Amino acid sequence: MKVEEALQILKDNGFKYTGKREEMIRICAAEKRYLSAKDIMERIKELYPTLSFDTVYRNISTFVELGILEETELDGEGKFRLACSADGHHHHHVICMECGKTSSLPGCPMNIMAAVPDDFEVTGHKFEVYGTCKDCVSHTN
Amino acid sequence: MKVEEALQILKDNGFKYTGKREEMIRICAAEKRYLSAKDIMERIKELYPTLSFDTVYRNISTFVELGILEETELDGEGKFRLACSADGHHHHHVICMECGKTSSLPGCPMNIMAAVPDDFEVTGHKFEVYGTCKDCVSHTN
DNA sequence: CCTTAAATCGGATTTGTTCTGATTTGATTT
DNA sequence: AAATCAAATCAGAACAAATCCGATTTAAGG
Repeated sequence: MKVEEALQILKDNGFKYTGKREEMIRICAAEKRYLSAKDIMERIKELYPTLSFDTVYRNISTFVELGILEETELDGEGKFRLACSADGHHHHHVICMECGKTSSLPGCPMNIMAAVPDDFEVTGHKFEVYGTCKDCVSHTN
Repeated sequence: MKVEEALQILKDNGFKYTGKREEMIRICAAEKRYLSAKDIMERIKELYPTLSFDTVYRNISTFVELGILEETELDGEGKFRLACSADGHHHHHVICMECGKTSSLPGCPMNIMAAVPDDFEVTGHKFEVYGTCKDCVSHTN
């Protein structure tokens, strides 16, 4: 997803344009990486030093609801990245536990796994591979 | 895993036997279901009405470290169940988002997925299917 | 028993997140 | 361009899950 697309989605859904929202989206678009609310706060401080964390959290929820951001939960913290599954085909990620960097995995195990027990109505699934990316292995940062 | 096994693991690793620990394990062994720390607290209140949540949390961590409990995170909360992957072969679960009930899935997608990008050192993975179990669908409780 | 390290208690603290009420701002209407 | 109004933001309070802390109790081995 691109920044312009995301802004269009906001507009189409009757949300107002604000520089803060655009900047939040830009920050997420800048890296193929899961960011925490805190990460976003840090990065946005340069442009909007007084932005309150309420605004960050509220906008994040809006973005997630609109499918602009994808969410996961690592180490008891919500982490977010610009939606990419929306673009093309549904897929999953390898995620670096150090820095949040992601890389796409081809395909989805739901297609190939044997059927789910029929006493469950499936509403979703999560497949994530965890690891350490090359950068984080070498630098041990 | 059985209660006796779990107690043996504790002993083998130099942890003391306490009735509270045994009861916590019994509670988890009683259901094929993920429980939150709060759930465990509630259930243990019958036998040990004054148990402090510090003890519950600390023991849970110990159990997870020793492989007695398996952990996942749902709705921003840690959830725990008696380890079962340890018993036989590695596998995954369907989890009811209402009540935490689980059912085993055959196999693991890691076996059949194409290779992970080689700029990641894989340290783990998570594959969970979410849904609503028959009971929770019908009762809408 | 005695001793000692481990376990527990109870409450304070921390952390991530959400809520609240007052204020500001973007978009629309006059 | 000014007025209007709902939406967005602010600042801090409130919240929930989890952890930390010093004091007390207890299990296990000598």
